[in-house]
Amino acid sequence: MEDVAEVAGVSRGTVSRVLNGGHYVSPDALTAVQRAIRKTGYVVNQHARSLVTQRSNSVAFILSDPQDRLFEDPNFNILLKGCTQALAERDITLLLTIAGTQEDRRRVGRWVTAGHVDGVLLVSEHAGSPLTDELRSRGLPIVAAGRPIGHEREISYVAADDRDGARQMVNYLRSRGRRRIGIITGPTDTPGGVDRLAGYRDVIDEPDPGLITHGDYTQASGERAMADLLDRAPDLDAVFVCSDLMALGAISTLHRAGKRIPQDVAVGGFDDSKVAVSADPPLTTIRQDFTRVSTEMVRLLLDSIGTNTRSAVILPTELVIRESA
Amino acid sequence: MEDVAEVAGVSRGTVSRVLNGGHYVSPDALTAVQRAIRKTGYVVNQHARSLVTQRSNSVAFILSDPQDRLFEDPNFNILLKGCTQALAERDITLLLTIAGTQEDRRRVGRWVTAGHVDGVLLVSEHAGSPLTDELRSRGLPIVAAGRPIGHEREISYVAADDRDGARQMVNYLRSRGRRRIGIITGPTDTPGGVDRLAGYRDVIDEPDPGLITHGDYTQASGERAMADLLDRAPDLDAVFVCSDLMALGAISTLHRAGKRIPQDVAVGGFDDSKVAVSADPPLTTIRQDFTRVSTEMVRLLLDSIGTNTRSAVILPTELVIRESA
DNA sequence: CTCCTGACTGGGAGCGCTCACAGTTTGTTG
DNA sequence: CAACAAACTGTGAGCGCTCCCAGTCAGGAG
Repeated sequence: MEDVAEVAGVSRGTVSRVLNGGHYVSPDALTAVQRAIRKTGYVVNQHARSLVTQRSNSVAFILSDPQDRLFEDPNFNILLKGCTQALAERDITLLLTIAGTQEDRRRVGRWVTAGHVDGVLLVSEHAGSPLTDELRSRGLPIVAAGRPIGHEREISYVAADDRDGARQMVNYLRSRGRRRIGIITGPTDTPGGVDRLAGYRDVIDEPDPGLITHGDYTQASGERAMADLLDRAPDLDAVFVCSDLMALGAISTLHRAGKRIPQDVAVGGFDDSKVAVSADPPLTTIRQDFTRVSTEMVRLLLDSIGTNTRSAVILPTELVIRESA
Repeated sequence: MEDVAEVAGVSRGTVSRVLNGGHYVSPDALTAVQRAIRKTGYVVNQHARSLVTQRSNSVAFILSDPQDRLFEDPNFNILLKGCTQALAERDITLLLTIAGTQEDRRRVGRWVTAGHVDGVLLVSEHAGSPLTDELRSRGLPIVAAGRPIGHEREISYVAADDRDGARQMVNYLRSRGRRRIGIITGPTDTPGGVDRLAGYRDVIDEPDPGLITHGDYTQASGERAMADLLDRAPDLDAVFVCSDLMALGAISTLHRAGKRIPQDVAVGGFDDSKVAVSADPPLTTIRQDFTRVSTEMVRLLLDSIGTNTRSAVILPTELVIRESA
């Protein structure tokens, strides 16, 4: 930096000012410094800068899932990619962290609060993750993906409108004349599990308990849950499966049971992921835009880093009609 | 740190020594400092440390793919997850970076060489990525995933034995009596595209050009390539598809063409990814262990950060027999 | 007893920045 | 024309560490 200053014929202070927005710098000095920077190939030392500003210009992307299952989830991939890109645009570094085990979480908790990052993007499958409290207690800005059950008033989050999406799907199935509509939910400790079921209940009052069953978002669990449902309610004429991946499983169970889709049983999914299109038949589903979720998360986080505010963003979901229902 | 020193009744220097291995520290001082650290909740400021040591204790994971296609690739996910975990074990931070566009690459090149990271894990689909030269010229330790075509002697890499895997598959197909064996390769500017074809040629001398076609690792390209192959060589009795995802596409084309698998056409894949098991019929394929690749990459990188050595690791591949062949 | 060596300790210097402050110049106002 | 504000510039201090060097102290060799 001293070199740049010398080449440009100014002082360190002026170079620093140029680097930080160029306020209170004369046009002459500005161009001289810019030229000197190019000539010397100078690039700031982020560590030195962080040392004095107490800001690291980086955020952590923390994946806190006991099973590490999320890494196989296409939604997660879109989220990660979206965040990476949104942050890169603002010259902020993304530190990727996995905190699967209890010990991981402790380590990450310490690490994060050591000032290594300015904020946290938290992606965790289950509610009440111990990390949430840990991070919150340090006053570090956090934005969660999905509604953080039990912490809605405490930490910011961005979520798709699960409940409304479910309502849309069930309403649609009803509008097509289906009367015995089953549901395969996600885990009941995830917002997707809870809220989509709530949406189902919003439309169908006093639903037959035999029409409700649970999966864990995996294809295999969809197969099992569908078999279970078929067992308990052989007369069902539609099923709302709360993830596309599970819907794939449900479809194969239905095929095996000799049911035609959608003639005998209509199938609705959730996510509108890649697989929905290539399913057989192509899946009618609810779209949630994870790219949008990621950009909103980044926006929220950067906002709250400056201002320390808290807010929630609920993004709309949309019915996508294909052939399965 | 000064606080810790005071609480422990020693000097900054001694605290620093404890923090960095505890050499030349008396047992009394050691325990006193450790207690003081716990009591004060002290944690080192990585920026200050990096400022003086010129080491950041972090490495960049650079995804350099024009199409961003890799983010949808299950192999890539395993790689990323493996690297994250392997690095976390050694308390090294992983910075995730996407360098899709030319401008991205320029930005990343500058950023990386500014001393933000101690090394680079490079994952790029195509050979001759301009980033490779850029990074290499700065003398930064790099380890690539897959053989970096044209740079084999210059940068370290970890790769599965593509060529041998292909040989195993084609040999197996031959051993089952198949004589008209087609191949759907990956892009010809990727090591997987080149080397697996080479393996095929190793086994089949003077192959019928009509039996060779290319895809781009996507499912859709597998469908197209299979149709193309069926067109040019209606009598083929086996096909080696150079990725499981493409194999899925090939299978659906074969189904549509009324071919039975494996009776009419045997299908072999490559990767042994998740989808191989759930394919219909389950896919005979070549396993490459990406978790192993990632741990080897991390090992190689950390070695070369200290020593500045270069090396290559080729990991064995293995035939996994299921029902499609 | 002197000398040396090795274990250990404290403190100054400095890593490369930003920030606050004092100082200079220019333009504007009463 | 004095007084003042606004635009701009340079410099010292200090962010929290590590490294180096000078020093102390014990124990063993000569």
